[in-house]
Amino acid sequence: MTLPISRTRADFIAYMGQALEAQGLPPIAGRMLGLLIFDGEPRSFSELATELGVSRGSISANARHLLARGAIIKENRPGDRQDYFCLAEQSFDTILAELIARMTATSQAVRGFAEALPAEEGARRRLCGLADFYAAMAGGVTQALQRLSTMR
Amino acid sequence: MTLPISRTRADFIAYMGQALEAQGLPPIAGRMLGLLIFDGEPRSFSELATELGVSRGSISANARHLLARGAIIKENRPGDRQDYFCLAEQSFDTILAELIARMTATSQAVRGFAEALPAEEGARRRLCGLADFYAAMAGGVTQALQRLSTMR
DNA sequence: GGGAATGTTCATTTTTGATTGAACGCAGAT
DNA sequence: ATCTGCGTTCAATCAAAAATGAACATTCCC
Repeated sequence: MTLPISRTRADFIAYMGQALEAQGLPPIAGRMLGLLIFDGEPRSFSELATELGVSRGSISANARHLLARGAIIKENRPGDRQDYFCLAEQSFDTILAELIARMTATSQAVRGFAEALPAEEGARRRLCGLADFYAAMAGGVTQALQRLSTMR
Repeated sequence: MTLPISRTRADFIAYMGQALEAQGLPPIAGRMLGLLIFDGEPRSFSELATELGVSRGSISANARHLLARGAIIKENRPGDRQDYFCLAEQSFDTILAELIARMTATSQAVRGFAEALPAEEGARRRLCGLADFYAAMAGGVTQALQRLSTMR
């Protein structure tokens, strides 16, 4: 037996809020994304506020955040003063690209520390290992990204 | 010209504190890990407290956290009542394995939501896409993990 | 002009999480 | 027995982040 769609929708939105919070997004940003993913079509600023039951100030701040990240896009319609938001098509790719950038940066920073040490220091070897670790992760995620883009 | 090792060490520890904080660890846990990575050999409970300049309560809590994650191990020496901690050998692998587990769990959760929807719902297709996204990431990291283990 | 709708800003409040430090229990040493 | 060193616990404190809501600017409509 199937649950009513609206129930699944609400559960999904709540779940996304928590899942993305664990990845560093503010909770409301996660729920906004969840809503936009589920609905698939643009939602207006005030629809978001009323549906999520949060203040307009929060929508404003979180939308700015998500826009800056390239996760969503703002749409404006002639003759309608409202802002509409929808998922950026390459929303996921953007997120992955940022992840890769962060890991690469960490790898390089650690390698920088390692290279400030004399070759005979054991610490140097360990830090290089850590740098390799981050580099490998960046590589793995890069492959995931490629696999995803060929997938469609 | 080379900086004194102790300077690089301090900088590295501070950097790790911030880098791992961005990945969800408490700041002190990150610094503990940084210190143990740099030094490579076991450090005692009180050494950690005094060197990092934090309370014993913090060391206790964060060590418990890191132990639970499998990132460090506790060592006890006969005739010495102190606890010693050092990096778990497969510390990095463990972290990756957890990351994979989390992403796989998310993928499955999202697919669960998708499958609660009728086939004709557009949302179903979108949620499946999201599930694929997480699955692909898990796959990518899995490859990274394999690459790392063959590397040594 | 007045009024309604819209998004932003910012000071304030709320919430969340980390950290501290005192109290405690336990185990050896004296 | 008492004392000392060690790690844990937990209530209180502190700090950082997020959310709110009122004030504001702008635009459109009458």
